[in-house]
Amino acid sequence: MSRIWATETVERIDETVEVKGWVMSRRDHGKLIFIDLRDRSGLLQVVFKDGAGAEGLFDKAATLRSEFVIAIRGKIQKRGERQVNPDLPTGTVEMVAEHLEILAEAETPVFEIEKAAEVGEELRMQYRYLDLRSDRMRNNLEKRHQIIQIIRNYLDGEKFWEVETPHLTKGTPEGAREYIIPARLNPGSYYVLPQSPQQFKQLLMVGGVERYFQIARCFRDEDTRGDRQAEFTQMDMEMSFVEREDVMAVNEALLIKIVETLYPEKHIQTVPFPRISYKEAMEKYGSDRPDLREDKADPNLLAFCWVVDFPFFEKANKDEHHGAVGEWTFTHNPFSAAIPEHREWLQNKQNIGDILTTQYDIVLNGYEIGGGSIRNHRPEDLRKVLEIIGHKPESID
RNA sequence: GGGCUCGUAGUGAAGAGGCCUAUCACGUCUCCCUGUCACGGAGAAGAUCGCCGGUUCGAAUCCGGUCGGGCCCGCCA
Repeated sequence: MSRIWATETVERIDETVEVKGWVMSRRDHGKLIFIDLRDRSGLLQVVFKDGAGAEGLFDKAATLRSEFVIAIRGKIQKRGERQVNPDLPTGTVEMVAEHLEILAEAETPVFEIEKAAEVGEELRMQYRYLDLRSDRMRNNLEKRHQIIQIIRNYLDGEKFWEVETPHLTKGTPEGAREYIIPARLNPGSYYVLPQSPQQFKQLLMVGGVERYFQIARCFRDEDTRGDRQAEFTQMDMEMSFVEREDVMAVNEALLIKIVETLYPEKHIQTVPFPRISYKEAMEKYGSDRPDLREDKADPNLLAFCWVVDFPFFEKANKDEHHGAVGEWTFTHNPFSAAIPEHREWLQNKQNIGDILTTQYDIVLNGYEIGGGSIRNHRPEDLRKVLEIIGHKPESID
């Protein structure tokens, strides 16, 4: 007989089946013991009755403790009308135990699984295997998996190819600080972990792949912040022969599909997503990641918006970040294209502060969740950008 | 690199000079209980208040140091 999931028992009434999992709670009524068994699918109530089942079964059940790993065989029966628990997916059924095997005993958990959310993060990390047993973490992992499946299916349908790019690579001079790894074969030299697959995906475009995506791990050796981590995963993509609007359309459709498929209880405030210029966002909301929700108390409201028309350049200030050496520096990155209407300004190096970039961000409820741009494929424009940020023309090549 | 905070039973919190022999909830242990589902009832154990030093008649409480955690600024193409 093969083992079934806890939640599959609702379709197996009057059958004798086997379930395996963890003891979530034991309710001992003297001559009646209830065990809540938890597996990846959910919970199942198991009943042990004194005098019923195999020899010694009831006494064995009395020894069960939280987080023991067990296998139980028994008959699935419908609960009596007054015993139904409407809060449980399996609340209409229960298993009457006939056989119990303890696969592994467990020490008393350092924290209660159901209360993991209240426990300090450090302790949860130290006992990660306990934390992972919580509903919250299981749901997070499941949702993450499902989102990735939707991305893969959707982009496959849009003719994208999924390509894995290297992690052991060479440093790039721009951007976030990179992690370095000593190279055993070349003492004194180092590999660098990519802060994003940027270089590689552009190679793929030049190489004719045309549409690429990757569930990409990125590494940034910067100080952490509440919403920022040293390593994280992003959905990374690149398309050839398209305009900014084409890329935005693919991503907007993908985001809507994810919400509609996995979060049917959520409501997207405005479709198509509103587009707001950087200037308007700063003037009306005082932020380049505006929270457009009409009711911020509604937990099911999703207000997506695109922020576009960022200025390409800004006056370089005292902290000289981005490696700027002159009067001007770039706001996002130097490899984006200016919007078509401003190419001439770029070529003439006029109205520098007014030149807009094709860079765009996607914002959800006040959080920046992604962004991109049209890359600049014109060498003469790239030269001008580098000149504007202070590189001497003869040093550029 | 800078700033601000918090360390008290297994967990989460309360206590802010003497009321502390340190309180509460959950968890743990023992006994009772045939319908619970965060079961219930009765009882019990469990903390040198992060560590070191100082002030004081007296320190969980005030001061200094130290270690550990968290948050923020810088930084994050």
